[in-house]
Amino acid sequence: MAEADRDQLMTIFDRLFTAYGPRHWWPARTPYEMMVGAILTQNTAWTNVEKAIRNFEDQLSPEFVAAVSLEELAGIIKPCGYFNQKARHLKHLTSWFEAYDYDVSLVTRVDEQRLRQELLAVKGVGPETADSILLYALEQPFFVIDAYTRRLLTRLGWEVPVKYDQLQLMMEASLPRDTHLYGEFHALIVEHAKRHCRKSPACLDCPLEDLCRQRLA
DNA sequence: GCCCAGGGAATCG
DNA sequence: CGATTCCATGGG
Repeated sequence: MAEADRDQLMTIFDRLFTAYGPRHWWPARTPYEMMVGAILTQNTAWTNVEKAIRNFEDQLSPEFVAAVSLEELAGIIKPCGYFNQKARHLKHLTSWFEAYDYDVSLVTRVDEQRLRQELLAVKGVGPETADSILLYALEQPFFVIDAYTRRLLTRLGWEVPVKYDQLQLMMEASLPRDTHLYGEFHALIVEHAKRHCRKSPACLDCPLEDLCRQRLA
């Protein structure tokens, strides 16, 4: 059955890639900016994150975030919502990064499973954010699970585990362990969700229409 | 005015 | 453990 899962997943990947093309994720100039974006985008529209990042005005660096006051930081990221919490979370994440001298090449020397545990220990970093950082900033093969992934698999008629780690395990067991594939796949799922099936049941030109067993979720 | 967006922590049973 | 509740802005 794992083989059938793999075939269907690769079919979906091919359909989405053909429909939407390479996504060039994550949209960020540096790995640190990517990490910041991962915190800021939590339960928040990306357009608001762009406004928040723009407010840094070329000052977005770990040194700046470490030095700036909590109040000022909250003011800068205001457009992305939850700014008081997220300001604290950015400080915590930056403290973690500081232990590696703000150097990604030093971070990636550490065992990847240990890195995941370290990230999960940072306040404001849950499984999805940790895996996003691992995948897109640190280029480690962790498949990112989100609400869109769950909805897509549910529509395909899959039995989707409730627990994050269990679903991630299922996906990683069904796919070749490939950082680029994971990154492209997750980005395609998000792109697909933005374009289709957000509202029921009108799914015009949906590249997965014939595969859906459930109309909506 | 209502709904939701690329979640996660704190609290409570 | 699972289930609530809170966090907050901007666009449709």
